[in-house]
Amino acid sequence: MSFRHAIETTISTHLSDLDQSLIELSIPRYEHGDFALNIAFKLSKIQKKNPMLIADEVVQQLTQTSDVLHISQLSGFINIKVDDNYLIKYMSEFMLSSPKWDKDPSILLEYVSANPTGPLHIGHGRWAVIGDVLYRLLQAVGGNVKNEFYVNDAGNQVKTFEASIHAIKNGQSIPENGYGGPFIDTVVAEKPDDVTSIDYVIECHRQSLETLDCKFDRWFKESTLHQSDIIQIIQDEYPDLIYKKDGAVWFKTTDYNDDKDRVLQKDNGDLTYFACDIVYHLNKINRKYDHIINIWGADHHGYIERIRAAILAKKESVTFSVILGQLVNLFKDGEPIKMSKRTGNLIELDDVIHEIGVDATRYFLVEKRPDLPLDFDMTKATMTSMDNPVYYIQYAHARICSLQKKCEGLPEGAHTAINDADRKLMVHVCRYYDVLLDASNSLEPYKLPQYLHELASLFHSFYQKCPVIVDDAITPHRIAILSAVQKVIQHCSGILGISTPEKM
RNA sequence: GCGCCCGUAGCUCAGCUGGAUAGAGCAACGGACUUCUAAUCCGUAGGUCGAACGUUCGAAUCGUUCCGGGCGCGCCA
Repeated sequence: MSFRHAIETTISTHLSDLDQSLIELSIPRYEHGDFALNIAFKLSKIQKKNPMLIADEVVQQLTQTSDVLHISQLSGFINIKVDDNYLIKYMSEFMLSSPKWDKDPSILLEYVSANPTGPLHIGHGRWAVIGDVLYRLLQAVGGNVKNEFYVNDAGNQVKTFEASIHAIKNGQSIPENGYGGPFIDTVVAEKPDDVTSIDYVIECHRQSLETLDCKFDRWFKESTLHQSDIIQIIQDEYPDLIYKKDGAVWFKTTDYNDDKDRVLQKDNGDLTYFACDIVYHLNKINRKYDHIINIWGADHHGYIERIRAAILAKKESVTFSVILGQLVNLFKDGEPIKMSKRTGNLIELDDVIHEIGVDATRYFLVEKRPDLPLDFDMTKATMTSMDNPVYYIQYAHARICSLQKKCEGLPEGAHTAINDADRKLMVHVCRYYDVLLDASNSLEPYKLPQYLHELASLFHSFYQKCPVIVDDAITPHRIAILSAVQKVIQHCSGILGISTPEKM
């Protein structure tokens, strides 16, 4: 059980006469306590009584928990400090447990899904890392989750791409709106004869992503959908929502909150992307996923409602979430790098990883909320390596390993008297599963680096103030703290995909 | 014009289902290595939370209207 949940349960049982939905713990500043309850304010509205008086009554009821919780009141706020013995006990039990989600949907995460007509760039890297961390996070809480890369290996862009390759190979000029640049030249030069250029690019994508430690359970090719008649499938699945107008075939998304209906098949017989995407998402539904999560660039946000319409029209119980990400602006030496896919003037994802390393690349790409544009300065990420948060975290881990080596053979245990730096660190360790569950529920992987950085910071402070090797009374306790912190750093770094060196 | 996202310290951002004195990191300034790794720590300074109204015991958080920035509004992919 997570720390917060454990405390909440204790409190609920002692306040069973009150509306349980009002019992919600918040985290106050450390001086006030480990948790706080603002139920007095909420009740005062209902009961029309002075919140201070209500708080007094609640505190009165909670005094029975005094062996576990220390309750106090400050101008209506009920502050809760967890007893040190309970902290120690929780921490040692926590060491043996795993976080567990209270739900078990079957989840499909789809992300990156770059067109196989060019190399991956830093923006793809952002989706890849956010998606991958989310994937690992959901697995860590026991979620039933798969991830998938959708390959657009059909359609006009692909034809143009192949025509461009063909032209370059034969020394002809690149067709209008075709593809050129160093990446294409490499494809022409290095592609073996027995693979298609599209498959070769897909393989390049796979390798770039594996360099970043991002693996996919499935690479879903759009071309496999075209083995069936797309329009026929949609016709069969949505007989009431499909109609013909002006020579085109339309889908009635306006029945589901969209602001206009959308075309499935143009009057020239070509299918739109939307038609293929409907069938792709039908495929996801047919594979019995309860929760479909897509990570898309912010420029696709207009697309959400129509896909949602198609999904809900088929199966209302499916949860459809889209994580919208703003693009990444790449900088070097403080100067923005302009990128154009067509001309091939492009810094590839591989270049970035090569220059700043997997750990730093992953950390910086997942650290911020995805709905904020990200300025990614390659020079800064390498030059300021001394102040790099990645090293800060890794250094904490290395320090622990070094201490553990020195403590080899010494007993590990717990004692009662602890000071503030000990305690702050322990409380933060205990909150780890709360953070995992919170980040899972909200699909917000960026909360992890935040937590981990804070943990490292508390550890470094602890390191300064709390010598481990002192005497028989204190040393075993601090060794126990070291193990707990180490476990959390390793576990959390594992989700972020960042290495934890033993020496630095 | 319409829709979505964003506006918090010099910079990059947390905090947003209403709660206590608005928090970090970087940059700046001042301290701490004969003592478990100074890739560290401790301290100082830094704010009309874009603006104005409104809702109420209480607003960075909710509502309305502006201002500023990003992105979309195809029978493109």
